[in-house]
Amino acid sequence: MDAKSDVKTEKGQLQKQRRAIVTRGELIRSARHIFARDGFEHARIEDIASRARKTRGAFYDNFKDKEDVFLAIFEEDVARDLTELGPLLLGLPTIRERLEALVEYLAHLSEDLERMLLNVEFKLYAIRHPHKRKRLADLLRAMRLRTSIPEIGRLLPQLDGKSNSAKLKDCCAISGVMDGLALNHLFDPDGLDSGDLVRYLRLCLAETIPSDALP
Amino acid sequence: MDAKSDVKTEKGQLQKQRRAIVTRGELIRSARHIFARDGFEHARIEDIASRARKTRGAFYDNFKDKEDVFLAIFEEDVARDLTELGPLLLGLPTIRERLEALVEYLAHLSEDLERMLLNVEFKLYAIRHPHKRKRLADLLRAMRLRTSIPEIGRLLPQLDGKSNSAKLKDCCAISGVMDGLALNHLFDPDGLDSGDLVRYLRLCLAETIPSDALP
Amino acid sequence: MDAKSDVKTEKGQLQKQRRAIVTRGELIRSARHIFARDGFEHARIEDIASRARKTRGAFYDNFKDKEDVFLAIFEEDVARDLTELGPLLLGLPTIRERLEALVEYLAHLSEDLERMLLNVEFKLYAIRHPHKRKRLADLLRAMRLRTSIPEIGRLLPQLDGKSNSAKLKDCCAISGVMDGLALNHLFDPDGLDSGDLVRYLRLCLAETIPSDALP
Amino acid sequence: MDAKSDVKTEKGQLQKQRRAIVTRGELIRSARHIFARDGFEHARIEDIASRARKTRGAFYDNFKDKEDVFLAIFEEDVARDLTELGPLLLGLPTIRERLEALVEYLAHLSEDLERMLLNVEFKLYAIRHPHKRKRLADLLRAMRLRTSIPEIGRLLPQLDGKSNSAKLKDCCAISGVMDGLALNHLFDPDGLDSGDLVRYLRLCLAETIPSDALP
DNA sequence: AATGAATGAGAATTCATTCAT
DNA sequence: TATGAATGAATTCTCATTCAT
Repeated sequence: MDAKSDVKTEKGQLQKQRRAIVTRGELIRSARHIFARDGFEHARIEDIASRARKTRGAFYDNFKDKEDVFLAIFEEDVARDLTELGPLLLGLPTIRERLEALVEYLAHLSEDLERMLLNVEFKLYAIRHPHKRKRLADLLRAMRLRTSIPEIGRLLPQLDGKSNSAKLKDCCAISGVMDGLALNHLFDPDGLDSGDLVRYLRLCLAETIPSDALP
Repeated sequence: MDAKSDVKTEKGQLQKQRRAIVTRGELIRSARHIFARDGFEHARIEDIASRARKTRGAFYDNFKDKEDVFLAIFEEDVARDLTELGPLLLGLPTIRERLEALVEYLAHLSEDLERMLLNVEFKLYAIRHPHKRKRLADLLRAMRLRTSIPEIGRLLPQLDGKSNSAKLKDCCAISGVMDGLALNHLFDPDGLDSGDLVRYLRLCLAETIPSDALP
Repeated sequence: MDAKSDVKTEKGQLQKQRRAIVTRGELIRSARHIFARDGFEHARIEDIASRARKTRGAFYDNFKDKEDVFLAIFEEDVARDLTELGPLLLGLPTIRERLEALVEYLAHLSEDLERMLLNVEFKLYAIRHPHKRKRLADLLRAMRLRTSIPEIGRLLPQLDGKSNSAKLKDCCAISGVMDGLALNHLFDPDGLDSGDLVRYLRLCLAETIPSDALP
Repeated sequence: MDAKSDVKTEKGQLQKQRRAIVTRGELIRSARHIFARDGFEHARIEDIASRARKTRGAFYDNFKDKEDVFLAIFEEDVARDLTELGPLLLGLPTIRERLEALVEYLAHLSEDLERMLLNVEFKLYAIRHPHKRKRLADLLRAMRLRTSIPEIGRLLPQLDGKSNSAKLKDCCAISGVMDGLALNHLFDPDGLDSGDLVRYLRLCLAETIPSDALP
């Protein structure tokens, strides 16, 4: 093997790696859609693969099984929120702006109905798989403690009276409200339209993080 | 065939009918548990039947298919709320008491976690079966209009300013909050304990049906 | 339910049980053939089922999986030898006749090539599944200790000098010779024909149970 | 292209070829182990390749398919015996020594349990692939006729009374005894230990090639 | 020569549902 | 009414094999 062929080989390897990552990404993207549409149990690997213009075999090259993609999506979502939320809040000067940005972020999130359905699906899955439940709940909690909570704590000193545990409760409650409102909006869009969803969410947020706590 | 044997036969028929009703009830009871535990897709007819100490055959004598029991449970739940809530509210003299009773009823309901899981499961099911979605959403809405809403309307005249549509929105929102809080309590019982669940629910109810609306 | 219907029901149950047993028997019978023809790994449930004029579903009603039938066949075989060999030997008056009958039985057995292939298949399976190996080896050994060995011991007192362990060794060796001769006969029927098989077997038996040990 | 680069290229080609031969050898070595451990059907190309620290691709550069390596191993084994046995026997002066050396060789062979398992596996494979069976059986027979048999014939003139066909039968029978004893030793090592294996083999050899045939 | 992504055929297994009794 | 044997469709998952690099 001379240097040239080494380079050639290395290039080839790089391209392969890149392609592998792309494929994995496409499969995850596709899986998000299928899981949201059909639910975890009813989702077919075949559908996930073919929506990504791949075969079932390619799926199994990238994931151990259905659960594996499912949890990969969950972890990806948690990580994305983590990396988006921090800079977003820190980039703003006043506390009021920061709070408003958080509310905005959550309102925006709650309008991504695919994501909301996945959340419900994840939590049901965790509830029905007690072994994994704790690991998943801890994952989410760790993310909350690392980002939103400290931010809120630092940004809203007047909330510092609340213990970490109380802040976690708030997070859980807000998550709950978001999940539930989205679910019921999808169930009866005429009864609770997309605007209502955000309005009620703000209402509940205002209750949990009282606006009169602001200076 | 003499009269005697006729009587005997009639008695037998009655007993059979009674037994049939009992069996059906036991199967529904069992199905509630299995659906809540495993979800609609994952639930097995075999499990439902055997939990009721019956066989698959008995199941199919009572229900057309899996969806049939599932919807029967939903309808039963809706009907139960309908028959319980009316008398409960009307039986109380003052408006404050009535409102408090409603809140109490909802708080109590939200602690029946099996029921809450079933609610989530129903709504997901409806969302994923667009044909049936409308029928199911309408069923629930009809129930709301026939019971809680009029009651609230009559009982809480100061809310009459709200249009029927606004009241429906409130109902949907409250449902959502209940569903979501219960789901998240089950997902992370340490993060949001059962007491928190009721507390946050009251908080949201207070927001939606503002206490200062009370005399 | 009157007595008549009880009787009717009971009859029905009996018939069902009978049919179930028949089906199971047919499936085992079919499985013997397919396993001998294709080997454990290559054998397809589909082939086993359809040869018994049943569907794959019926197969899974009767057996947990492929391994389950496989071991059922093994146990059936061991049990059959156990029930056949005892009476056969005890029914004969002289020692020489008894020994000859044993040799005859083994010679006859070794001509059932399907059975011989299954034996090889079982032992390979056991060797490759260390967890089950001991259980299977013990099963066979227990059978040997309970039947042939005591018979031989009682019938051929002049062999009593041999310890139980030595007699087991003899059994294992004879099994080995039978397995190996049958395998090589099937591999090269021109090199070692079916008559040779029995002749060599007798030769080895004579060596292991020396004829001069006879009175 | 000057002479120098030609030389370089030639050197490269040679190295490549050498490497190719090495790789092939490593793959065969690995395949022996995997086939003996898992059997032909259950053996995975992936396992064979990775045990040789190669990838599946390298495997397919060296062999057409799974059957190809399998038969390559068989042929290699046959050839090895062929090249080892001749000189071994011819190198010894007396007939008794030669016979003893043959017995020794077989006894030693029968202790290579991996090889013994492969033998069983080959023969099963041949039995189950009738088209190839004859070719494989003939291969083995040709080897026997070319080496052991003539040698034995020449070396053991007192056996010359036996026809070639009878000698072949003896070979098949001895093969069978070896295969079967090894199989049963592996199946129940406590029942038939490794020493017993050799002892019984010698016993059977003595029977087939009677010691009283020796001068 | 070697790599490993991708394919696709093939098999196991599960379960809702039917039906004869 | 109730039973449970039997069916068969639907899916998951595994792997030998190909192929572009």
